[in-house]
Amino acid sequence: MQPRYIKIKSAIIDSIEAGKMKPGDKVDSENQLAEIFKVSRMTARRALTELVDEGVLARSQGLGTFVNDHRPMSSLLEIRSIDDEILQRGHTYSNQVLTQLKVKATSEQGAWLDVPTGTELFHTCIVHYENELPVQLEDRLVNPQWAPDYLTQDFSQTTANHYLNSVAPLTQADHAIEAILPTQYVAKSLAIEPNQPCLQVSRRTYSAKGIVSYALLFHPGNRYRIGGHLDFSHSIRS
Amino acid sequence: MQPRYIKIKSAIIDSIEAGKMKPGDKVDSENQLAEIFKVSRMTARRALTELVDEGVLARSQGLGTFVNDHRPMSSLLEIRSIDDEILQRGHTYSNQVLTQLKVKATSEQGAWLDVPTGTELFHTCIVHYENELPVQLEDRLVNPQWAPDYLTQDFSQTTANHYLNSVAPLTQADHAIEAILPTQYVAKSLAIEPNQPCLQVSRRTYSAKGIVSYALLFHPGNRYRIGGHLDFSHSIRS
DNA sequence: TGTATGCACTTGTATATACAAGCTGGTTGG
DNA sequence: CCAACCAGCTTGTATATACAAGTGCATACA
Repeated sequence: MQPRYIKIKSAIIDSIEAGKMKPGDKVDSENQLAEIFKVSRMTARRALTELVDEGVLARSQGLGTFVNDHRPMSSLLEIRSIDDEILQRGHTYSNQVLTQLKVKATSEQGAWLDVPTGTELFHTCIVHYENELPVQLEDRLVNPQWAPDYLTQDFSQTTANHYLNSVAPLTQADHAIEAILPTQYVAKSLAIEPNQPCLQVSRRTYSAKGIVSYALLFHPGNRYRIGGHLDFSHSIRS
Repeated sequence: MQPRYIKIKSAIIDSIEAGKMKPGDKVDSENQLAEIFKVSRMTARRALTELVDEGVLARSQGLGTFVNDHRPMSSLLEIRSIDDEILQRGHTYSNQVLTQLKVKATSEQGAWLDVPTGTELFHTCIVHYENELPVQLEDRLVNPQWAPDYLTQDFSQTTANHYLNSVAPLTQADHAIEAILPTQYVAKSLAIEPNQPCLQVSRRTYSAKGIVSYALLFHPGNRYRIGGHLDFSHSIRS
């Protein structure tokens, strides 16, 4: 037997999907639902509360409960850590560290990490391979303040991503995805032709205290794509 | 004065962030919390329930409530409807319909929309302009079954995206993002050089009943990028 | 006319209580 | 020794009740 609050949720969702109620329409109040379904107000309330949590309804004190607008048609696209992704596909993962040293921030680099020009930064360039084929060049700048031991890590064992997340758990991130033509260095590192388009992901990660790292991730257009699957359905009938 | 269940939530989050409790650790039971904070079990329960909803804790009947693992370090990246995006930037949006007609599905197209080869489909090609500059070529196939009036729409008024979402609300979507070199047709439509890399987003959208549409969105690499900002912090102190 | 008060309705918070159902560990009986 | 059972913990569902607080409307008053 289904719990009663689930039945009420289903009934509300049904009447929305059947078109009986449109976005903006007022839903029966907690007391009305309680009477209609012969349950206590708290049980009716639970049904409404969960639908609000799921984004189906919206409430405001004193006014009532209303059918929500279609939630913004924004799709979410997942970007995962490269090694997890490759391993999950059942392929072999390996990498090669090209560069692992200290640098002094140029004005541009300083702006990215929000530090003064000339600040000492850590810089790594690592190529990631899927089945011996290069699929990502990771060009990363790290603020030593949040990850002082970054340079002494063995990145053949743990990825920069995982290490940084362990010492300074990320709280926010900025992303940008672009299509570019590779520089000579990028083309050589990824073993592609100079006129082969690349997918460039630039990612800036924040921990609680500040900007941890700025990474440029280059992917050969013919060997890599970013994918994702999304599910917006709100008919969760557990 | 803060509600009491908020105080309990804060206390739990604090002790997690202070390192007193690690992922996997057991949290005080509802009855224990009730006694500690001098509230009823239902109030303590509400604190736990909301933290479970937020992904901070996990519960199982008979066992107890536990601190959740750090949620998978997957980043989410937003893709919005092109016209909304342009308007929100304060720029002018316009478009031009290149193609709007019926076609018979090739075997490839049939596979994309999960219909037999030869099925009648709707096909549109629309160029979207930001400040008179082309930023997206939208090449879209639509299953007439879910949107029979698609061809008679005036897409200078409403975008395909918005129209489809109104007649067949989307419940799921697949995405793939790639960097490609444009075909001659794409380069001409977007007014770019043939060697200028393009960002290609292919998106397949589902409604409750089936696959509604398959779209290829081409963006000139030098005029468009996909961006997003994410926030993982779970210290939600409403 | 315009303002103020208060009532009726809504959601929000909080309590006390009851029983159902899942899990664990110990005790009991074969 | 092992299996069955049960007691005692946990979370899950459900009710009845109370008061607080936000909103809108109608009524009463100046």
